[in-house]
Amino acid sequence: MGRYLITSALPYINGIKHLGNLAGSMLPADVHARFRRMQGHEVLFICATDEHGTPAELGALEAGLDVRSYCDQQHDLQRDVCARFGLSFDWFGRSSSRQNRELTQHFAERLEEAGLIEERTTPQVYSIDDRRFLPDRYVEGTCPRCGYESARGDQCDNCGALLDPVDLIRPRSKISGSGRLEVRDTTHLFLLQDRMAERIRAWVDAAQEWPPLARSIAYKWLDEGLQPRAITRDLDWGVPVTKNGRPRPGFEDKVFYVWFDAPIEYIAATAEWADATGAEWRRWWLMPEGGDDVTYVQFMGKDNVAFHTVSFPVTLFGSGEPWKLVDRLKALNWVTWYGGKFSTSERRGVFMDQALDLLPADYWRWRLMANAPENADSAFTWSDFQNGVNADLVNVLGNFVNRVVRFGEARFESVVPDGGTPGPLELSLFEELDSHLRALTEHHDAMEFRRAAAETRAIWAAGNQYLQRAAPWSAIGADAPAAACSLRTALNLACLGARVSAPFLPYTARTILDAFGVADRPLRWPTAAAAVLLDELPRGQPVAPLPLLFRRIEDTEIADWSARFGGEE
RNA sequence: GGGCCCGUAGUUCAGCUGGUUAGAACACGCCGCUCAUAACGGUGUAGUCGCAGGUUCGAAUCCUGCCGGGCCUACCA
Repeated sequence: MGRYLITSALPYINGIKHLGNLAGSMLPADVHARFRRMQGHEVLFICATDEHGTPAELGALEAGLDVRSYCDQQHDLQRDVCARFGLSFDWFGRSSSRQNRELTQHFAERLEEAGLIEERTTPQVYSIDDRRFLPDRYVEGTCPRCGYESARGDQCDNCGALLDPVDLIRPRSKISGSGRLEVRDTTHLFLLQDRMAERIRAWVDAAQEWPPLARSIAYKWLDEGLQPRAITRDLDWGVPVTKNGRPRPGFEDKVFYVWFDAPIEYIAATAEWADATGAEWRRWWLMPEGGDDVTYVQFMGKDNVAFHTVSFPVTLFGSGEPWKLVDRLKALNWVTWYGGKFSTSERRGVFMDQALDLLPADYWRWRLMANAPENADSAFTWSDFQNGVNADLVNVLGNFVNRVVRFGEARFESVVPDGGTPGPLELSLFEELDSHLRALTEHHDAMEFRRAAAETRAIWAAGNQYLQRAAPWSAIGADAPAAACSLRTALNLACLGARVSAPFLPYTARTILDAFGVADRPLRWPTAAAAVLLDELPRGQPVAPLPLLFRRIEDTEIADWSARFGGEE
């Protein structure tokens, strides 16, 4: 058995994430982690909140809290909603942890020893009334090209022009609206990424199995030439800048840039986990200490690819230490919301907590993964969601399990019946399932979620198909043993359908398997031949009554939700 | 501006390195079943594969141009 280190891109601390964030990284990572655990691999699934940066400071300000308390509160909210969504992190850490502070400082100092750090002084917009430096996009003004009045300092949303904050006409702070801005010189640490370009390129060249999206983004950056990149900021909230373990002179009021410390949190969160559980984290992250037999899989949205394929590897390689780098990388596109993006800041779309108020996690998990944005952005619409849930979960899986159980109650006293032997119908079912199982395992292995979902569904559908052909309700009068064999096979098939659905539908799978008295925890991924799998339940074993697994989503609900959340006018 | 991706049945999508009548799911029609949440099964209708050229014995598949949509472009994370 192998060892899998799985990370999901870190959700930013501000606010509970929307379904787009969930579908783009945390959820596919969870499905994969569950699959690998079921296969019996040793899995460490890591996520964390990304807590530093300007938005966190501003969020705290708005909430009337100090930044630490604000992050404490937001972290707890996110951890709770992730847990309720069934995201099975082995550890959900915080980039503001002591461990991350220490590792971030460690990396920076190592990079400096390697000659990859340089102090540079650059002009930066300073807001006198906000008493802070402003990131480019926190400066607003009139676009010099098209005259749009709310252009941001980095780009005009109206005409698309790439801007510098000083280009803006009548610039003002996006935070306070104040126009009292000035340009001040400020000194920052720059990471000389350009010196690592060849190393990174060779590494990307070798990463043949990355998805095209990831490779093309990485190559684009490399082809344009890696630039030295500022890795510190003029902020209060973040990892303090040190030199030889002491506050770095001239940097007392500065911290590391959030994008420098955030990926390091993957490692630090592992250290948090280790400290909390008494485990050892180096065997996951340092090549000589066990990392060389770890398969490291990263999940992220497409916006994050450059940081994972270029920036973070520069940090790791540049340290000169034998850190583990990503082996397999899954980059997803966006789930879109009625022609636009989900937006946390504008509260556009459905958020994880709201989703759970409407329906249990498995409904969302299924639809988001069956329609995962793998090759392109995929649209979330209420009617799609309704249709997908009703057709797949209610009609196919829920109905199949229900009719099998109910028939067993009516005719076999809710016991796995003995008697009868498989005939031609069963043999052809075995053959079909062997092929489905092979394909399904391959799709999970390749992290192709839509295909895996479609194959999972095909297994459920095979159940309804089989039942219809076997028609034990007709056979039972004339040939009781044949009916017994049919029901036994169908009961086992319901179990199998539940088992293979577990990565997508962890709650439902457990509910079904508990009712059938299946005891293995954690669940095993089926590897045996279908002929064996469909006769696993001990004959005579009782089957507990099962309530309906899924309820139909009604048109009236869709109308109501559309009105409440927008979209589908 | 530069780069990348996408445009295939009403809808969401498969179609790898070009090769018999272009596939699936959903929706829709018809038939069947009654164990089941009017769910299930069978079957059928449905596509000039964005447009225009080109290469080829042969292109949805390769090349060029155009149209339409999306994404990335380094100080939001």
